[in-house]
Amino acid sequence: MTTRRDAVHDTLRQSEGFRSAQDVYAEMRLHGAKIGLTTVYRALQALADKGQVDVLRTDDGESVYRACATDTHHHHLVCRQCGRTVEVAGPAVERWAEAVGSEHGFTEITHTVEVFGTCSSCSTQARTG
Amino acid sequence: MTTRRDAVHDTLRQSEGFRSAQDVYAEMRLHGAKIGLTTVYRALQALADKGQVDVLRTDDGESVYRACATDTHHHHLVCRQCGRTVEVAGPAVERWAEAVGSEHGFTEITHTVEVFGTCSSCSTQARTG
DNA sequence: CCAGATTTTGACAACCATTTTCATTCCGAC
DNA sequence: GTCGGAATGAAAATGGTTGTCAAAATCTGG
Repeated sequence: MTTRRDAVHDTLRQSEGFRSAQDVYAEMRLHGAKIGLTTVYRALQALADKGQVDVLRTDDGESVYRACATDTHHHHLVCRQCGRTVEVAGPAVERWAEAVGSEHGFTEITHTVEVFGTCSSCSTQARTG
Repeated sequence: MTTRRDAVHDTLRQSEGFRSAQDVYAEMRLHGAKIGLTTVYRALQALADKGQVDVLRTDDGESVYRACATDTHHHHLVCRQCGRTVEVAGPAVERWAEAVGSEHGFTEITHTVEVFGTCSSCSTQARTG
């Protein structure tokens, strides 16, 4: 039965940005879903393992998840105010990482790249308010 | 009294790669240092705030620290076997991050970039052993 | 439809890195 | 010497995450 997992996945899809397991749990409960925290964690892990959601770590060590549109390799441009996230491709970065790695004799190169900023709406609000 | 902080900094400098607070603490105790875990955490935070050590998060959420040679902005190429770390500059990546950000109307762009791989010694050992 | 095997679920407890608390120690100022 | 503020560290608290285990749901063959 993947009903719960689907429900978690759906909840995640309704969000613009990255959400923590606790967030997802709270939101599902708010919407009347009958689900336990443990199950949310398990569903999230399962989805992450299957590559159906992306995971990253907040500065304070919390794992946050996001259901991304593309299932191909990509990176994220995240607004540090509202969390709005844009998926970006970066062929240049991929090549750079490979080059840097082999240059120093490293093999099996992987990399993590995340870009943070303040999105236009948030910077407008900041100016206005 | 920055004696403790210096001691922590020194311990970090003697390490090739990134070390966790607990690692640093254990190492210092091994070498006979009389210091508490709390102080190690505080020293590490202070050093990180001052930009004298670099911090990053392990996959399992642990904070790891490293005393880097350059105090200018740089990234890391980390061996996922032995932890050996090479500091790398990446002007191309800096430009790319800026471009991606402004392209989507984001301002105050920052980024995190880490490259992981298997270093030559470790891959040799893997073949040999 | 039923009994038994298997999987999923979730309340609760355990974990563990990190932080907070707070009493003590240290050190310079006077 | 001693007053005051900063540093220290043992112990307790915090909080996200994971493990436990029994109950519930689902599947299986009869």
